[in-house]
Amino acid sequence: MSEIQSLARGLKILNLLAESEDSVGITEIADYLGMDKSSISRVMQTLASYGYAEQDSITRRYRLGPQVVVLGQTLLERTPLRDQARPYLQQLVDRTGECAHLGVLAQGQVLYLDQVESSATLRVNTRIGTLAPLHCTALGKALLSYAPLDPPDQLAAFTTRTITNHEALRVHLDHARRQGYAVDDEEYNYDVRCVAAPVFDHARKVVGAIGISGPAGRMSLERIPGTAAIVCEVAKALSNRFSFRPR
Amino acid sequence: MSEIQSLARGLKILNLLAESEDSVGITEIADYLGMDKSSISRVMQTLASYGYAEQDSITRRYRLGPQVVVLGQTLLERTPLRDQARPYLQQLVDRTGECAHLGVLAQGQVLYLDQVESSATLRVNTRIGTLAPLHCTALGKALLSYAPLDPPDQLAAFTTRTITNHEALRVHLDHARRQGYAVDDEEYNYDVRCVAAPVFDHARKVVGAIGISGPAGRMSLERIPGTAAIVCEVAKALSNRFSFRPR
DNA sequence: GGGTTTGTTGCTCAATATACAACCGTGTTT
DNA sequence: AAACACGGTTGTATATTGAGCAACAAACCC
Repeated sequence: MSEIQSLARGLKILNLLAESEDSVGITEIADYLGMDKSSISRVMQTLASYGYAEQDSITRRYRLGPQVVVLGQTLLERTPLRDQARPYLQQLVDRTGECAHLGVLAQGQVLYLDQVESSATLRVNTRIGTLAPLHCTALGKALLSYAPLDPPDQLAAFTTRTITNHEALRVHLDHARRQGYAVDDEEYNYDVRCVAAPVFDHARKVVGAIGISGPAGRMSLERIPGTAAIVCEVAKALSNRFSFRPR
Repeated sequence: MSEIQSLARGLKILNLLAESEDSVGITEIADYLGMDKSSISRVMQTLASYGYAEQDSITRRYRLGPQVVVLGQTLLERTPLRDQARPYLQQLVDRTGECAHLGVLAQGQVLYLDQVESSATLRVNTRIGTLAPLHCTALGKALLSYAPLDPPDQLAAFTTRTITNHEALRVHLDHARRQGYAVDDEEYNYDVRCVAAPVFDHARKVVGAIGISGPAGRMSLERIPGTAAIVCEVAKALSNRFSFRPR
């Protein structure tokens, strides 16, 4: 598969700008890509002229430009799953008291498309637009358990509980598939447990997953089966909106 | 100013994908850019491999990819003005009963960065991430009245009330600057009136504008001065958060 | 004020993106 | 049902174009 190099460079730079907390200088980018700064300078001028990057008027360094907001919001608003899922996320929050999330598969990761916050003082907050690994999040595992997709080669460890062994993950996913929901037991963040279930469309294809996240104290292991039942029920109701028919 | 053509092509295509309601075929894109479809095919593969575009598995047509959401949300969350403005927008809604918006200058247009909805049954709803012209929106005119920026060459007409004459616009903006707020009197959408005021930073530079929008019935011309006073007051309060000092 | 760092511009040459054409898979038409 | 039309993908040669070098400009820091 041939790719347009100069376009790829531009996109890589956009990703870099997104990953960098602060603005980025042209020399840093050149080092990062192993290119000359003059080349990068021209790339940045192009990105800037289309609004994808923006140059700070005093520091002359670059950051993301407003056009990425235009694109991002356009796609968000255009995703039917998001609108459809909203009331079901709300239902999850009402019935469990924990924050609810909607995630989809994107680039081999989970992309958080929506969140409904709970009213609890201590609560889990995951920004919309965040990417997270598949193998250690409840949403990710829910997606993985039904998606025709191989888990990534390297299973990075985030806590001591993260599953880093491929065989163990396979067994874990099989189990999740059989029970209809996936659990993240402090595998990504300490003190956070999550439960999620997949959402299917009319063709029995996974289109996303919804789930809840809460502090480990409230989300005790004994409470998991009960909340999991709620998550499964709501996920099924959402699937039905896509005329999903279980076999 | 030299620009990287192949990168520019890719960005143009992203813009096209955003503008098209539905997914777009490769041939359409090729026609649009006056290029061969084989070239576009490769461009799309590149965009897709970085998650900026996505190919529909059945129709094989393209739409925006998840990565644009990642970038967009990243920038939104990173914009301090947005966090700062939130409570002030809320205050506008509470005190006027109309929807409140935050806008910034982007690419010679107004970019809507945030919205707080009112509880009225009939209300104005402008999506976050929308771009609108400067010369016929209250936010746009508020920005224009203080920004060191020329209005666009062509002043497009959206209603019969849109100001399409440069000299008339200059006079109008002078007036807006003197009174401290700008009004859109059904100049962009029929039955919608808006009032907005600029927000300044410590260097007395315009960083954005906040305002309210409502149906022409409730937003009667007699009511405008009263609501404008509120908008100005709140905008000033927000400016103060940026240690703005009036001269 | 000189030295250092950072971003921009001119210019040349080789890499690379483009168009042509052939190919392949779908859906449509008669 | 077979042929056809349509849309997307791949191979390849050539000419465009973008990369690097080097000089330049501007800001920053001792």
